[in-house]
Amino acid sequence: MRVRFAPSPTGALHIGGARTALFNWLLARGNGGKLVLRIEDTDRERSTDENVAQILDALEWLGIDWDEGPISQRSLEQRHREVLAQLEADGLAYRSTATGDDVRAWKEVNGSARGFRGEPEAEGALRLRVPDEGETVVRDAVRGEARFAHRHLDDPVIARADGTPLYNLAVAIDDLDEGITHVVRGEDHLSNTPKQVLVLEALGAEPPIYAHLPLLHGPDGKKLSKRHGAASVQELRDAGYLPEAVLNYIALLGAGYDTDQEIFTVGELQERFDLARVSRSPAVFDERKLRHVNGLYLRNLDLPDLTARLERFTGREGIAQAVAISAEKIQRLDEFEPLAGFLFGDPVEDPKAFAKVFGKAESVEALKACREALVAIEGEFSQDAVESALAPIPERLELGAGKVYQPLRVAISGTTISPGIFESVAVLGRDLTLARVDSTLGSLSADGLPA
RNA sequence: GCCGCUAUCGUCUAGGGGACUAGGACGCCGCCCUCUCACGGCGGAAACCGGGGUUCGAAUCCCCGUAGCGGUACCA
Repeated sequence: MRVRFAPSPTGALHIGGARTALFNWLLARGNGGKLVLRIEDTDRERSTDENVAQILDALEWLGIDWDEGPISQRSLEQRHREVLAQLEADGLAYRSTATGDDVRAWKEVNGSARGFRGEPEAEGALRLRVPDEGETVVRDAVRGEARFAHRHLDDPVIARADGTPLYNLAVAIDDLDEGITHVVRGEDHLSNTPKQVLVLEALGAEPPIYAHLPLLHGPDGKKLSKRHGAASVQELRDAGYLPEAVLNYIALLGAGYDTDQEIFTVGELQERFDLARVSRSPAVFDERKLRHVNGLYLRNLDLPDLTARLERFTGREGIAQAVAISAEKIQRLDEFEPLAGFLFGDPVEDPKAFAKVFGKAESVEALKACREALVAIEGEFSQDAVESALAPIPERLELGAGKVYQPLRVAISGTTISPGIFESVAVLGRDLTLARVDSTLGSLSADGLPA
């Protein structure tokens, strides 16, 4: 089994492209096959090196590797020219100067359901001669058979007038030369496939098994794009998603593996992946579910691992303690700093939280009581010590725990959301905690209003 | 227009003639847990596109319609 993944080098790896890559990879890895990476760069306008580098980078991040390539179609130009010459010599292809407009005009006369047939000329682009009778059947592992009657098919252009090959020729030759057995790609290629099969047949070759994946849509049912938020793997990475979570979620999109399990290791995925189980209808990329899956993976990471990833993500060091007390509260890496940044930086500016929590005398009283209790701690300013000191306060003041701890939370963090209060105080340390409490107290009058 | 593909809760899906009172997950709603936020637990609302067949029996098979998507380039 030889599987071909061939992205077009447009830069960022689209999530749909990532899923195609993943399915190719799972297919190859799960069956002891080889994954061949091609670059579809027969477009003459596009510069590719930087774009290819980005795609490779995204694949690496996801942990998707390949056995051969990446090979550029452009590097195969000599071979393409030979095949072109042979097809023309055999009378299976002919030169034509007919343009798109000419084809449309021809259909005006012959009927729009009738495929264009041209007359051989001395120059122009090379068109493949499609038989008038019969049909080309695309054998598709996820859809069954798609049948295309020849009389509906236009004679496809397979090379430009300057002799450079077009996509439909290049891929077909490459699949043949590389002995590709499986081509997994997006559904947008299904209509191209009969052209490629026709090229293969003109060359006397057997077409590979195709599998056309349903496209990915945004929440509005339209093709997934940047305006839906993250649309590329790179954007997902920057948003703080974990590669293994992205991989797992994408594998779920448009395919079913089990009735009561959604979290799979890569090994399980490879073992269970089956083209026949891939869905045939388009799937909507739901970032909320990705987020959920990501949270599962995140909470499953051991502390050193999570810390290392957060250090890389935030560019900070020495955040181990802050990570330890925040780990169970975040679902994405980017949520760490807003939640715990006050532990190694300034408190958050959140006047609304301030106004909400302080506004009454009892809050100030509670904060003062907390201060006294913390000052009284002798020895290590540990979480246990902090908790022992603060725990009796609610009962003593006859206030709910929230009434006591929220003022302290706001004082040290600047906002109403943080890791657990005892942990936070202990990690912040005696000096900083007291300094922030005092600063807060100093800015308030006795009734809790801004002084 | 023409060619092709597709159609189960809002979303991802299970289902491949009787096991369906249509299952799970995300999201949503309610309750519980609780120092905030998350997590977790319990409960709830929520779907077979429409119409014809085939069959003793259809979410499952066939046809038609409708809708969505893709293609219709000397792009990929």
